[in-house]
Amino acid sequence: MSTITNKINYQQMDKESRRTGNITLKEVAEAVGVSTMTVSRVINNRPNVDEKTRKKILEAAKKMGYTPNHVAKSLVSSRTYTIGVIIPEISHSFFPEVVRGIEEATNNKNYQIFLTNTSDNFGKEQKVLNALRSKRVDGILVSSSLTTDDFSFYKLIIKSGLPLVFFDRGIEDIGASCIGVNDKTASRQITEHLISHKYKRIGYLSGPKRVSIGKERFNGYIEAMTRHNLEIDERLIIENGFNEKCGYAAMNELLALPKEIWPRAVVAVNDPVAFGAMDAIREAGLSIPNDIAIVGFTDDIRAKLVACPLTTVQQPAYEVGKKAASKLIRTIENKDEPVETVELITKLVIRKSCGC
Amino acid sequence: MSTITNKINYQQMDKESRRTGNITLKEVAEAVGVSTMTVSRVINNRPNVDEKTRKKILEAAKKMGYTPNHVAKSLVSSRTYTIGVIIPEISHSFFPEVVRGIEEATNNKNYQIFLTNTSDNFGKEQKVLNALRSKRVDGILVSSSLTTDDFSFYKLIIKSGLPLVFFDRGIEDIGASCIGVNDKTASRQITEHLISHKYKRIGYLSGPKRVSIGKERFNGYIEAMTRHNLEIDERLIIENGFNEKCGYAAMNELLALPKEIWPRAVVAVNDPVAFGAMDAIREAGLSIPNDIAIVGFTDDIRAKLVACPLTTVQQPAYEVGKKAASKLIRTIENKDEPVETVELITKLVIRKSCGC
DNA sequence: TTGTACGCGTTATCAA
DNA sequence: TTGATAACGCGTACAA
Repeated sequence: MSTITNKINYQQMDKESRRTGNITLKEVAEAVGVSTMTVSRVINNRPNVDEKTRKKILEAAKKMGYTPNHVAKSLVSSRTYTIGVIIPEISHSFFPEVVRGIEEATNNKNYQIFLTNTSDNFGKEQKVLNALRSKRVDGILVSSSLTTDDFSFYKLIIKSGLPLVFFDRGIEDIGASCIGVNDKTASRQITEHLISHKYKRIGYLSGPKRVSIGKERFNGYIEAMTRHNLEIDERLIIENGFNEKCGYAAMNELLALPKEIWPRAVVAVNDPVAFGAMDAIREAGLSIPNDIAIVGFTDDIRAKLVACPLTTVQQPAYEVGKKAASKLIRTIENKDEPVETVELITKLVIRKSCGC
Repeated sequence: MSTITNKINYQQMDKESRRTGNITLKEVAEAVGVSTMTVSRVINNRPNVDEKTRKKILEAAKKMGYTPNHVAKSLVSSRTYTIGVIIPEISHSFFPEVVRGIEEATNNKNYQIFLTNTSDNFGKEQKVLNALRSKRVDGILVSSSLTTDDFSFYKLIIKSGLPLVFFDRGIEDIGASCIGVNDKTASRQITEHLISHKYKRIGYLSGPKRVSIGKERFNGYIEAMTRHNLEIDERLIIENGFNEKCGYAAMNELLALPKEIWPRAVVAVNDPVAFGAMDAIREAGLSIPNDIAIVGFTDDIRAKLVACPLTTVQQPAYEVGKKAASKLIRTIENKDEPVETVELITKLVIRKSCGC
C-alpha cells in the first residue's frame, strides 16, 4: 500500500452519525455569557481571570460535562502526547512485561500508547508505521521483525525526524537509539557454561542474524567456542525464526543429520525456540539433558516449570520497556538528546536442562 | 483529578520544537500549482480529477513524502479510528491473548488501539478513561478492575453516548454490552467434578463479587453445592482479588482455620489465584491433591506445567477479544446495534490437581 | 480582566 | 474539472 493513499472514507458518514454530543469551549462560553478565551483560560488554569467568573465557568463546565478536545489541541500544537509501540509477538511473555515497563514510563508523563502486534510480519509492520505517522504520534518504540534486508524504510522514517527508539530487536548503525541487553556476553557465558560440562559438539539454534539480538547472541556463541578451541560445525548451526514452531523445526533439522554428528548440547537463541526444540527432542525419544542438553535465553515464565527446567538467561524485560520509553520521551522533548545503544545486564539462571 | 482540568502545558513548547517537518496538502498544491481541494481529491481517490493533474499530484506527493494528517481529518469528521482498551493486568496471560484477538478485529478495519494496563487500580482506570475521552476515541473496550461500588462513573460515560463494551469483567445492567464466557455453568461443572471425587468440604477462593465473573463463578459454585446437598460453610469462602498474591493470602486464611474444619478441596476463581493458593498449600507442608485438591479457571499457560498440573476451565481468550472488538466496532458504526451479553463456551480441562 | 482575529490541516459545499 | 470559502475546537498574539 502506498504511503499517500487514504483508506478511510469519511464520505460514508452522514451528519447524523457524526454528531458526537461533546461539549465545546464555545458552548460553555455561551452558557456563562463570556468569550471562549476566558473559558479556555479557566480550563487550563491560567492567570488573569476574575475569581467569580472562574467559579461560574468551572461550575458550568462540570455541569455540562465538558471534556477538552485533544484532537483540536493536537492540531494546533503538533503534539499528540501519543506514542506508537510495535511488538513482534504479544504471546511471547517477554513482551507483555516490556509493555508493562513502557506503560510505567509513559503514564507518568501523560502519554498514551498505540499498541500493535505484528505477528512477525514485516508487511504489517510497515503498514502500521504509516498509520502511526498519519496519526502523528510523537514518537515510536519498536522491536522489529526483520524478515527483510531492506532498511530503507526505517532510514526514511528516522531521517524524517520522527523520534524512534528500538528495543530488544533493533537495526544497528541507522541513527536510532536501541535499548537491549548484553546479548553477546550473556550468550557467550551460557555457552561457556555448557562447555564447562565437557560437551564438545554444541549446536546453535539461531534467529535471523540481521536482527541485533540474532547477530549478537550468535556471536557470543561463536566467541565461546573459539575461546575454548572447540570445532564450529556449520551443519550444527540452524537459522530460523524466534518462536516455538521455529525452534521445533530447527531442532528436527538437526535430528535429521546422521546420528554420528548430532550435537551433544544445543544453545537456543531464546526460550520459545528452546521449548520448541525440547518438544522435538522428546518426540524423537531422546532425553534432556542426558542425550541432548539445551539452554535458552529470556527466562520465560514457563522456563522453571517445564519437565526439565530450562537453564537460561534472565532478561530484565520490565526495565527494557521502561528505559526505552524514557529514552524516547527524552528524545521527543529534548532537541539534542543523543543517540545511544544501551545494554542492560542479564543474569544466568542455572537449572537442569544443561546437565547440572 | 477533575474531568475538566488539563494537565498538559502546551505553552512550554517554543515554535522551534513544534515544527514537525510534515508536508501538508497546501504545500503539495503549491508545488504543483493547483488548489488544496484538487490535491485532497487525488489523495482520497475521488472522481472528477483530470488524469494528467492526478498523475502530477501523485508524483509530487510521493516525492515530497506527503503523509495525510489524521489529526486534522479527525477534527473535521469527529472520528479518530481509535479505540481505547483497558485491561487490569497485562501479566496475566489471559489478557495478552485477548489483546491479540482485539487486534485481529481492529486492524482489519483500520482502527488503532490505545492500550492501558491499570494494575487493578480503579483510580488509574478512571484517569485513563478521562484521557481517552479527551483523545476522542471512537469507543472503549474495558475489563474493569472494580475495586469500588461506585458505578456512576461508568453510567455517565455510557449515557454520554460513547460506545463501550465490557469483556471478561463487566458491570451488569448498566446499558453496555459484555462479552464473556459461560462463567456460572463452567464454575458449577468444575465444582461438580470435584464433588464427583467424593469431597464434601469444598472451599471457595472468590474474586470481588461485584464484578461479573466474580459473581457468576461464585454462583456456579453455590449451585453445585446446593444441587448435591453439600453444606456451604461460610468460613470456607474467602473473598479477595484476582491475582497470585491474593490467592496466596486467601489460602493462608483458610489454613489458619482449625484443622478440623479445613476444606478437603478448593475451587479458585481463576488460575493465578489457584497458583498462589498452591504455593500456600505447599508451604504448609501439605500435598496436592492428597491433602487438599484444587481447581482453577482460565487455563493459564502455566496450568499444565506446574508441579501438580492444574485442572481448570479453558477460556477462549482470543475469541473473547475478537468478539468484543467486533461488537464495539459495530456499535460505533451502526446507530442501532443492540446491547447484548454474549457468553462464549468454555471447556473443562481435567489434569491432576483435582485428584484424577 | 476580557475579547477579537487568525491559524493549525483537512474536507463539504457550492460556485465557476 | 477546478477552486474559494467555511467549518471542525482550540490557543496564541494582540487589542481593548
